[in-house]
Amino acid sequence: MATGRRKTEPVDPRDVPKAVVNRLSLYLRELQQLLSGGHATTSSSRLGQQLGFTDAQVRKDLAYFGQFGQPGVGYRCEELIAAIRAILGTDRQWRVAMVGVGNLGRALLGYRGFISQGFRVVAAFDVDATKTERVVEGVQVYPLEEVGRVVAAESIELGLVAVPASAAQSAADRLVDAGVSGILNFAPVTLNLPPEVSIVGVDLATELEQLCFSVANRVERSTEKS
Amino acid sequence: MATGRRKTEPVDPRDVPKAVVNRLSLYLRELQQLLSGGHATTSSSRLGQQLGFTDAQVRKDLAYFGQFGQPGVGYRCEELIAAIRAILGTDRQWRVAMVGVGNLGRALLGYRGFISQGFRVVAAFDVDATKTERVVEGVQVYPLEEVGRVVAAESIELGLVAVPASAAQSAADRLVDAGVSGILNFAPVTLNLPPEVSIVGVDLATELEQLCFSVANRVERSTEKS
DNA sequence: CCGTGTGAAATCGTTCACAGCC
DNA sequence: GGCTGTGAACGATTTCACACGG
Repeated sequence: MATGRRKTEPVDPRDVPKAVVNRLSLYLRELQQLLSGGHATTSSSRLGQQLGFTDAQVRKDLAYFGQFGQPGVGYRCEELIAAIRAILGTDRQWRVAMVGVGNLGRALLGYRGFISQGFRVVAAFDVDATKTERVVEGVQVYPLEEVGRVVAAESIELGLVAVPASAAQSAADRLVDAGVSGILNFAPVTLNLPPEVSIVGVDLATELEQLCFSVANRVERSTEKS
Repeated sequence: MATGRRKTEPVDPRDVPKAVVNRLSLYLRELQQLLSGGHATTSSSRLGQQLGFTDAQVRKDLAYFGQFGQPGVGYRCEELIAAIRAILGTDRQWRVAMVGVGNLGRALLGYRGFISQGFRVVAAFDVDATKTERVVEGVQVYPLEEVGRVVAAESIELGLVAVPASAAQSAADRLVDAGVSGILNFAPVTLNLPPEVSIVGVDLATELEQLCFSVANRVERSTEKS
């Protein structure tokens, strides 16, 4: 009803497969590279080829959300980038808090690529009193007890958990009590949180194990000829 | 032929779904916690509940690889841990190299949880001459040109790429030329490598975007009544 | 009685193939 | 001619339901 030229309605984003949203991020990354490499347009087959997907997959993925291409031409990079950003929700700034300013937390704070993409870390927390009341990588570090106050005061919506496994659940609980809507968890534990809070987990050990499995079970090179 | 009591043969590990292997890592993590919490055995329903999967899913996943439980009893944690380790290939030490000793690379080197799980970082590399010829977090840092020599000399099998996006492809190429079998890539680019090399990518921006999407499209709390 | 292992059924995601448009 | 958008076919994964074992 809003746009009159649409043939099919986009589906409810809530029942888009997780895998599709994942690929959307990859399309975005690739499109940004293409654009800065001087390409103004691309096609589903080119995009797919560079990422290892079929052209049909690329088109189907985008079809969940609307129509973005021109038959006979392809996709205008700039346009599609804006569209994917809007879909993912990264067309605005998200205010983020980091819990845990140890080795990993500090590195993530200093990591270019966070802020560039629409996320701004505006506060950090740690239990260790020797790390608090300081500014690390441009971010003020508060004692853990202040999560409630600061999250509210700074309108923080997302939390990053980079504490040891044993402290992760209680850190996450604090963030949730303070009102964040989503948590990116780097600790190697499964968090138990109310269903209205979104969780994404990144476990380095797990990733290494996946790699390991695939290396250990890869086709032996001497078995294959050509 | 090895064990006589098996009803069905495990399938070729190469055609186990990727998602199954991912969950295997989670089972392992949970089992280790259970064990260190004093639980000697568990069941598919308990394991599933703690991770958010169904009991049938847990049993089906394990069934790809053999039979590990006892009807009426469940799974002996210690036994299942050993079995999963063997499946993943982490029942032995893997020798690993880190390329890129910037913010992220240094943090990962110092990150407990890598070495504990059967991986040992035995060398690091960087282009920046001010960072080389030193020992960082207990690991010798070499100039990038020495990848070939050191990977061979140290029998390194896996490479971690923690360099900026623009340097990632050439860093990966060097590792592959030197003979590594798998690469864990932290740079936000898709690597183009020969198919016999396994690749796992971890992109922080991508993970944040997934979180973002799920938060932006979660059920509005005020919309729902009961 | 509880819990595993596993075919069969149901669900979900991907690929095919082609109509329509530039 | 090339490329998108999309229903239909296909393939893969998840869930169901139950026989069998401790």
